[in-house]
Amino acid sequence: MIGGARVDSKCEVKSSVKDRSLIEVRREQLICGAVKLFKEKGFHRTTTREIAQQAGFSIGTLYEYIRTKEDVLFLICDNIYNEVHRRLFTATTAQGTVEEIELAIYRYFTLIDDMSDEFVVMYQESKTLSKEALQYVLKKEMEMVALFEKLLQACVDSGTLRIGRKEVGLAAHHIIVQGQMWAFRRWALYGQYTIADYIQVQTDQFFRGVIGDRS
Amino acid sequence: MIGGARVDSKCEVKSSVKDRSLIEVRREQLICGAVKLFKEKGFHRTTTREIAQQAGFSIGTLYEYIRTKEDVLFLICDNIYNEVHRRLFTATTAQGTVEEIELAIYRYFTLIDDMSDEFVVMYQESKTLSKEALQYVLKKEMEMVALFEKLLQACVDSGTLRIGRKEVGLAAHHIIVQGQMWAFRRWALYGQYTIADYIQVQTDQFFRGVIGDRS
Amino acid sequence: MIGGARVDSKCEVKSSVKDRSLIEVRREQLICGAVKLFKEKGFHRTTTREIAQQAGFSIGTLYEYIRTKEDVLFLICDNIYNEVHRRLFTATTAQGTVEEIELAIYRYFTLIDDMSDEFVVMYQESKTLSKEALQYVLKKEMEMVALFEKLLQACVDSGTLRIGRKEVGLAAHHIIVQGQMWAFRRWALYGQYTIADYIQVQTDQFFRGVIGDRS
Amino acid sequence: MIGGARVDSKCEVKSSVKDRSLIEVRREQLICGAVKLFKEKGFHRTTTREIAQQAGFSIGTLYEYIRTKEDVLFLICDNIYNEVHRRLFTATTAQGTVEEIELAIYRYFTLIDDMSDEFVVMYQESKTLSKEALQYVLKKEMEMVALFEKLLQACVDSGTLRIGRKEVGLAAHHIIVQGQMWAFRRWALYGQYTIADYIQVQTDQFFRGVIGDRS
DNA sequence: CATGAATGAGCGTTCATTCAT
DNA sequence: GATGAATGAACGCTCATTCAT
Repeated sequence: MIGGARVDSKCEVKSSVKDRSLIEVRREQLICGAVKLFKEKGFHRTTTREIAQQAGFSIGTLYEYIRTKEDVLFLICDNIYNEVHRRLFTATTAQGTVEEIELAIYRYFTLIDDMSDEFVVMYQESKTLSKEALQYVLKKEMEMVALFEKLLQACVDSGTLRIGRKEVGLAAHHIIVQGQMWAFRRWALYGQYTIADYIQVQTDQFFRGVIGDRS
Repeated sequence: MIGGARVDSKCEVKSSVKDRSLIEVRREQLICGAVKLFKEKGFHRTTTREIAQQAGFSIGTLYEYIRTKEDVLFLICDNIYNEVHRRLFTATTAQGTVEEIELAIYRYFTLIDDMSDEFVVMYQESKTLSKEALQYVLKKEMEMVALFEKLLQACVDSGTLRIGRKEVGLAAHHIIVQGQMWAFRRWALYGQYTIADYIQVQTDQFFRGVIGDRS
Repeated sequence: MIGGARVDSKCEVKSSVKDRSLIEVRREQLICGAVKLFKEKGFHRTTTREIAQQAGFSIGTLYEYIRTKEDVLFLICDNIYNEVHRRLFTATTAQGTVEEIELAIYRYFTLIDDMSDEFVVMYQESKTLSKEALQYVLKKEMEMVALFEKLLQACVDSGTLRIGRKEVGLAAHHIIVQGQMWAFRRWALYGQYTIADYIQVQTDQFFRGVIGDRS
Repeated sequence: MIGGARVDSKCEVKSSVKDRSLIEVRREQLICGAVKLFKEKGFHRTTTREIAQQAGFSIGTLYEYIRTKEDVLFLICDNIYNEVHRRLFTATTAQGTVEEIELAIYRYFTLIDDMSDEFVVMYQESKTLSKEALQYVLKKEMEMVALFEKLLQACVDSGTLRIGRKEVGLAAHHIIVQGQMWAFRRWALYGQYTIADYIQVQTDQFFRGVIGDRS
């Protein structure tokens, strides 16, 4: 398993409710409803009343589980990185084979496909977060880049890839951005490609380029 | 020269000032100031009074040159595509050579480097636009994708590239997204790479992939 | 009882407060305060903040009970016609006697005397209403005219009055306008006449004219 | 000729233009355009730009002929009373005959028919006038009432009418209000009655009432 | 005399947040 | 724990008026 520390407790969202399992349930409703609204109208055009209503409780109750509207956005981001951790970091190894990278790409792209609304919302609205929360999100983002850097570097070290140190960093970013592209360009890609197509073509072009030998 | 119709006059922003050249001047001030503010605080956190002040005139004067706050955002987007048209579309040919594509990539990436704040603002806030204005922006975006598709297809037709029809579309999006990446990931890339580095590495990886033969 | 359908529910002003009885209470405060202000300064010179303050709550609370400033004006008009309905339409019969008409005039003029500020505001500002709301008010106005037309026609039918069909309509309008006159010309009439004087003289002149036989 | 002093010079609207005949011309355009706009949208919903445009000159020029927007309203009122003076006061005598009154009613009602938009605007918007200007308008209004009072009183003195002193005042107001009714109730009366019908019926009912002997 | 660009006080309305019940 | 009525700071936008040209 590779890197990725657990959620910093200092970044956790305060709640005045004591029952932990109730918090869990309510926040799941909250995130689910908020993502839908933010995707549709954006963070600023969505009111807290709408968030509460969509989640199925009153405005008063909403504020029992968050302190500010921004907390809702943070919960969404945090939730994403929890999933990233669970499905990507855990059980990813770096022995220096192309197959490892392909698997990681597969997992990452599949995750984005499953949570594409969440990802779109996060990338589109994260600049709204407070400095502190934004830092947390950027750190998580860098950890994802670092994961792919590690996988690529292992391949370089094992001689499987022959790219320079500089290119490793860029290639890692490249993969991350290609993942985002699937979420952000749905309007242009959907209908023409399945996620499976997309993974295959992008992986192929990543390794071999558009004029790479296909023999 | 390739495609890309001129700005639709029906999409132009109304002004109550009659002097055309004065409008030109004022709007340049306006765009310049607004980009700075939107980049820093986002569209919704920026007030119209701040926009006016940054542009160097009063709130009343601001509204002599736009009708709504959204118009400011549209002016920014429109301005970008005017530049795109001037620097990218004009004088780009599609004879089917790799050099043509490299030149177009160079021009596109350089343009983004010059106007990276504008591009970031546009991509981050364009969902705020009205349906009509958004459509206009998406159309312009698709024209850019189509430009690279045309260049790539010409290479496929001439036998220079051997990728399938499906991959052509994806590869075109790919180039566009790589350009955006330079604007959006400055925080991670700047300091490590110059725009020249970036263009070279990305072009290289685009054509030959990370394991492509570099002999 | 004569004509006059109940308030169209579709014309009701929306409120975001759920407690019906609270709405009732707050709107009464609202109408009372707003009439005072509108009478004094007119609709356009009165600000929503002043309305809220006069009613005894904050600007935020005001907008929990109305959607637009125009709603305040509509509430005033609606309130008037509710009273008109309660005090004039209910229990008015049309058997064809002069006494019936005199009673109706008495009730109508007394009502105007009780709510003269409301009536003045309504007639002075109703052109400010939206097309839809104005239509509603005009319909109510026509129902009042129709009430007196019915009473007069009954007298014509019974032979008590000998005026032509055309004159019936005009006479009905005449009564309505004489009522308004009491509200609008207070500055000239008050002090010289009581409402009782006014009713008596106007009724008399209406039936017998200024040269009518008084023997 | 009966009462009605000429325009108080202290109430005249100041203009920075010196050429008197030019002022005359411009103000006529002004009044004509403004009445149209005020009738349609009301004083407050009409902007000074619209007034200038409708009158056929620029906003800057408008302010060469008035000092404030309110002046426009005052000019309209003043213009009305100039006409009233010209067509009603001049050459009206008070010998104590019914024919004199009928002639005055005829002149007054005809005047209102000719200038009904002006009258509607004046009565609907005059409360917007400054205290001083309002006083002037009310004084003019009272002079009109006084005119009819004088005519009526002459008839009482000559024994033609047998109404009390109190009723004289009311009857005078009555005539004035009936005139206004023709302007204000056009929406209900027009199409059913011509101004000739209206004058005849109202004069008749005024003198003889609805049950008066018509033998 | 005529123009119209510039000004900024002031308006109607929204909405995150609180707190008494 | 849950509710929703109350709050008021803050926003986008308008428009009467001025004044340099």
